[in-house]
Amino acid sequence: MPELPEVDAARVLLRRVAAGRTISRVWCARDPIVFEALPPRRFRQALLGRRVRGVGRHGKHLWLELDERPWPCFHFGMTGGFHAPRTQGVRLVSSGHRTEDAWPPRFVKLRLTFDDGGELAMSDARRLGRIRLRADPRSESPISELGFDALLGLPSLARFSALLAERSAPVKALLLDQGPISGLGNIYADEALHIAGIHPLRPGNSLSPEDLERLRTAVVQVLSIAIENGGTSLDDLAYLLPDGSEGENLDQLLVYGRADLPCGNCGTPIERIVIRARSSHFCPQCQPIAP
DNA sequence: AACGATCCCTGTTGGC
DNA sequence: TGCCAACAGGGATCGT
Repeated sequence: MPELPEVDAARVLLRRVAAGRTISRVWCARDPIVFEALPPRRFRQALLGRRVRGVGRHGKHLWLELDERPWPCFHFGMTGGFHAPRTQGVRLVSSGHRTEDAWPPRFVKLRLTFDDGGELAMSDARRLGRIRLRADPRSESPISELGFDALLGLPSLARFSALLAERSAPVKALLLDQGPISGLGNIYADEALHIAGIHPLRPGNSLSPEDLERLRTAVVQVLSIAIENGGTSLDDLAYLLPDGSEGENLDQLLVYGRADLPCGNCGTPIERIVIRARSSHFCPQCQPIAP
């Protein structure tokens, strides 16, 4: 699943390939779902001939900052991701095709060519991703409705605590809700709760100040380590580092996808339950439901 | 307003 | 070997 670390890997790729270049060619798939019924002509017109000044990210959202507005905004959903041809010495792949070198990639939704010959493509097999145009991404929906960025913008402990401690929903659901804090997905939410020793079903308002402090620390730790490791590769998702190697964070996962396997801390079998139609993995010994 | 359930979407997987 | 239901989950939407 593309979560904050994987989206950040894409940000680095986009910066390397696109920043400072001028967009010389734009190709759009006919996909009214991914493009939210935005006419391909309008999208092409907004990008063609524009110079890329920079790349922005907030939570799991990504956008290109152009010399004129509006700007293209990207969300990966479950299977979206950016690709660059291997000939450029850089490549980032998602959507289960890490062994494929095909260009353009399967399920391609967007292709950009730059004045220096560089290319980028965005693909999305299951069409849960979105490509939009926004005059000012940060101040418009959906990015304006996001909470603090889970890595760069995480608020003070007091503010962080207030966001969670005033809610009665399970803490796992609160971490997945992008409203208070944005960037965590199912994998890193489970990992952070494990590191903090908090049961995913515990209501937000049942967390002690100590719980909240450990959770805040764990969120930063989990995301930082994942970014260092180039994101997480799963069976059907692979995020490749700029040099083409696979993300190696999968080996670091402590609970996600490890149902019935022994906890690394205590040996107790990891349990898997469903919260808000999402799988949740935790160690019943290290993450007790009762304090 | 907050919460929980349901739906969207489709490649992949696993059982028969 | 082939078929097909089940599964995955980020986010939107709807009912309570």
